[in-house]
Amino acid sequence: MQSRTPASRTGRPRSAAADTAILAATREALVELGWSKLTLGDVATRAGVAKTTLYRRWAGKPELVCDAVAELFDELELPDRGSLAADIEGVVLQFAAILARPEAKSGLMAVVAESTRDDALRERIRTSIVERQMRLVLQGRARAQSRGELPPEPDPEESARTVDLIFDVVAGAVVHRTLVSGKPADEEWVRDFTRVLLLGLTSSA
Amino acid sequence: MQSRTPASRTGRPRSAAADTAILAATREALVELGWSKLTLGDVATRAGVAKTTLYRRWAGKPELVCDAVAELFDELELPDRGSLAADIEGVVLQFAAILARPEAKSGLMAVVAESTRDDALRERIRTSIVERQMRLVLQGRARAQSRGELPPEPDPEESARTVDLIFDVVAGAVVHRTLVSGKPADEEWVRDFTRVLLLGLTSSA
DNA sequence: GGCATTACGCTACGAGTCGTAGCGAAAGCT
DNA sequence: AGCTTTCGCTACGACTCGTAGCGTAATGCC
Repeated sequence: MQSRTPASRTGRPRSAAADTAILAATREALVELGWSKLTLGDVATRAGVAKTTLYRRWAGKPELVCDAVAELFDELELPDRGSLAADIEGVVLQFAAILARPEAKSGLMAVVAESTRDDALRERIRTSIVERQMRLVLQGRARAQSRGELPPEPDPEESARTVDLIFDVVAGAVVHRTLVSGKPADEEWVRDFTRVLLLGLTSSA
Repeated sequence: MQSRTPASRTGRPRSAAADTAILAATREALVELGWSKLTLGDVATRAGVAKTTLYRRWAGKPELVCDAVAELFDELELPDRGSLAADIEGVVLQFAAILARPEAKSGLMAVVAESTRDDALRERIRTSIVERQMRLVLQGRARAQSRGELPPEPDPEESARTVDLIFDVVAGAVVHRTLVSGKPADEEWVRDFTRVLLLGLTSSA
């Protein structure tokens, strides 16, 4: 996870199997115990490693859970469904399915909460979780522009602003629906959401 | 906070001053320490009460912080600015201003994270925080419909669905912008957001 | 093969927090 | 007065934290 790319090529290498076992054990503990009752000692036991090994690789609970949750978003992709609306509905449903899993629910929000007082953690979240989602927005937008469904954006600065805005609206709505309102972001909801996102409130039938 | 309305009218009454002092001390501790380092013992010391008094009134840290954060949203209101767009911009800016405060940042997300495994806490959040925000959406929607800016919704079930959707989009976007992306929801962003919400992505200039 | 270097498992430890119990005193009501 | 409930205080066992120290295992370099 933490790139030790060129440095330190001597000595016993770190067990890659331990990494995957620890991250899997972390998700398992998140499901069974939730964020607040999850302890690093328990995770170490589940993973079959010593507690000290855990502390050698991760600074603390937030960093560990961040990495464990980040892997959940690996499966996100943007299949070409032919139209911008269909593309949005597809990726939002994928995103909602991940957020519905208990390990994502209890882990993600807690890590974000911690990141409000920890800049390094915020950056870690950005690179390992947010950026992966942001790529889909960029991809979908480019595809829609090539289809002519969205107007091209000549100004790069305004373009970046728009992408940021869309991302916050889409991700924020799904997260809020799932975690705050506590209701499922099912197909019906996603259909309504996509219509509002594309056409706005004023054009609602 | 917890309505002891009809029961137990005998004996020494609970100090109302202690309640306000405890909640204020909780917010102060949230600012200085953040959620994870906040301890109930420290809050009790700041408030000038005994730790046992705290435990007699609140079940634990999540419930206490929930009540302390909820009071931050008391100041939310919906002044009539003449148009739906202006109303939205106004209330979103208020909401963003509250979320920008450190006690809201570190407290709100952590409590929501805890609520994913605690139904009673989720209900407490709903009644003390979410419902207060939801009222503004209902109010703004009714006002816009009476102005003719939004079409009337005859079906009550679909109407409720739409209100839920709007609420998740608005609140989710502001929260995500402020806490995940870590950028301010300033006037420029709110203007862009309102335009997308009302007109949709496809009509962007 | 031998050597330096790093990772690993294990144990133990001080520090800190948790939530509760028990007590005497204070502040209301009837 | 007497009754009832709350308050402040102290003390407590249980738990988690994060680290230190040690001997052992696994690699690269000579």
